[in-house]
Amino acid sequence: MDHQTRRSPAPGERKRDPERTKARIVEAAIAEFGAKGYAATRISDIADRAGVNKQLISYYFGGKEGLYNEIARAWHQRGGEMMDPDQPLADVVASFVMTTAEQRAQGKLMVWANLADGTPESGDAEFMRGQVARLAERQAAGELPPDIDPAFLMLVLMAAASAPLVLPQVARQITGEDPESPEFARRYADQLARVVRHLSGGGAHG
Amino acid sequence: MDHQTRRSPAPGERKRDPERTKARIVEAAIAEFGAKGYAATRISDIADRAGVNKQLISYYFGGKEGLYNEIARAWHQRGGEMMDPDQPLADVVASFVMTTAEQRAQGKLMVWANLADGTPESGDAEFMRGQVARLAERQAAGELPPDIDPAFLMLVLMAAASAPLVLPQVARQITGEDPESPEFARRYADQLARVVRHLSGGGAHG
DNA sequence: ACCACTATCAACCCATCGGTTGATTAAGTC
DNA sequence: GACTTAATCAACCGATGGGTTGATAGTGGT
Repeated sequence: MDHQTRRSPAPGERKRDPERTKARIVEAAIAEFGAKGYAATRISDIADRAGVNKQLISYYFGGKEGLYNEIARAWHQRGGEMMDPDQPLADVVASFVMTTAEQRAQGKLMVWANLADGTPESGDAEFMRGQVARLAERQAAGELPPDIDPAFLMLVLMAAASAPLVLPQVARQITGEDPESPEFARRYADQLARVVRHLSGGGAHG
Repeated sequence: MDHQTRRSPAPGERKRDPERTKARIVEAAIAEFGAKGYAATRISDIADRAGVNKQLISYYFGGKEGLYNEIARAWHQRGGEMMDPDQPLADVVASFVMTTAEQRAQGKLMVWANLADGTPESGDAEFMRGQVARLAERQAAGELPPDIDPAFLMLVLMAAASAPLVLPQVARQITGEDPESPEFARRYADQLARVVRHLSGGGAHG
């Protein structure tokens, strides 16, 4: 039960430090929003987890909604760095799985946003299209079967990659293992990579 | 904007009809819970949509939580009927996609439940295992590659099949089409079936 | 016609929650 | 070291929303 329990600055640290405070709030908010979703999250819970007075959320971010938007914006901004076009697709997908596993709360946050009706479009359409274009290149290069629309394949892969995030209960029931554990992530990444390889190579490994 | 707008019983209908009322409430609740998730749903919205006084939700179901549990229970109970083991896997998956497309709210409800920390396990583990066992049979019969764990493949397929439900915004950004439309469901089902066929036949169709 | 009972509703109640206010104290500045 | 400004907090406020209460009106039985 100790998610970074480090309130009341260690002796020698600054007593007042807006950057540190803001960072703590953001971190706590990601955890809370990710775990429960926007509506179910109490700003007092965020404040408690951050070890800080709840008023500071208004002070620094303009309230619950402002804080949420800030997080979404940051995520959205820094989102476009993964996915190296030079790696084999199987590896790209596997590393995507590992990334989401390391930042479960962040990933779940994105899914919450997708799921809720009436949330402002949160992803980056430009980025998505770019990824699809790369899939199309792979297809043209013969790395993928020609009868599959790259856009839809992209969707399939994204959904599949986020399975341990999105369907943890189903995952547990199916496999009997803990979908939040790092080992699970590794195994799942490996298995998904195999699936992709079967697609790429028509059954051949390598 | 008319989602079954039929309050105030048509002339000739019974004025009081507990079954009808309960059914309306359940139907409205599925829609509301599915759209916004449990926490963000207002019981007054459910009542309004059902064309009924909000107190009846307490009267018949013991409040918001009772209503939710009732729905989850019913879903869980009637869940295990799909998935014919005699069809080819590609067709099974495709029809699963179509089913979720027809009952978006129901499906989203299940995903909400999966996503939220601290929701009681909602799926039927027994059923899941059964499905995995069938996948294993298919694998033994040579219909699936031997180097993939059937349990994980099951998870991949379920996640992929629910992509239009779970990631509608991503779907829209990637494809430029409306992921809620029936045409989209058809196309997606078709494409996913192709992917599965590539897995099954190592690239061969039929 | 009367009665008992159940379904339904409008109005109210109160806990919760996000936000605000005003005071307090640490950090710079000259 | 006085003074200013920024950071932090405890206490309060208003709105929202789930639940409850008490009254009313269909409905079926006699």
